[in-house]
Amino acid sequence: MPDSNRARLPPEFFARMPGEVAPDLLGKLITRADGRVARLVEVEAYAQDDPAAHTFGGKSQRNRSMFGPPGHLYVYFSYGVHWCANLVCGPEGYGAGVLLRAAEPLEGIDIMRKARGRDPLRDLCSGPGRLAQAFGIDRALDGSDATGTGVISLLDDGARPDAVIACPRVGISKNADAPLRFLVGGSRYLSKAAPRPLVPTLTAGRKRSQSS
DNA sequence: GGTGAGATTAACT
DNA sequence: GTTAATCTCACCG
Repeated sequence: MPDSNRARLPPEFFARMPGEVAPDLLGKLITRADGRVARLVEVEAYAQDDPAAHTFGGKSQRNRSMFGPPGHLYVYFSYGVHWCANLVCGPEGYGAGVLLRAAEPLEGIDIMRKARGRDPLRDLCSGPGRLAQAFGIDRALDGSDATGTGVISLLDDGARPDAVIACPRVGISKNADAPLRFLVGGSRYLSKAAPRPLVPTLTAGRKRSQSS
């Protein structure tokens, strides 16, 4: 697998509104320096003026990373149990980001299995908490740069998802109708089955799927 | 196979 | 004291 085809996503990629960055992130690779690689198939956008965003109420000790430079990580502890990873978007000083919800494991899979304590490929990165755990992302990486030579980085290998679907986000109560969750239609590695396909034509010629 | 409640920390009312 | 950008396991069918 040639690394020569992989280009690191630059800060400029993230220096846009999260609603633009989020769909562009689908199909990109998230990597850890130890060889773990996965392709993003599901993300959610959170702008600062969005009541559902952690930054809606202004800067705090917890969310300060999201006001930092674009392309850095915002990592927070959710439900007292799980770590969740975001990529900071927009200009520095604007609190916004994209939540990484699910990915397709590609390389370093044994490391992910060990980190997760589970074997099935579909159980490794199919959810925000799972993805973070599979990549060993926790508080130590909050605020770290994902556009340089740090532990975590985002790469573009030229692949483009077949179909990008927008639908309402998961697990929120405010502004719950906004279609700011973006996913790759038909992927088997989503955090949950896509609700109602918003692109009906995609389901017409479905391919035979294998169950586990 | 599908649904429902518990786990457990930090920020905010 | 309550809520939260969730996951897992128990239990029902």
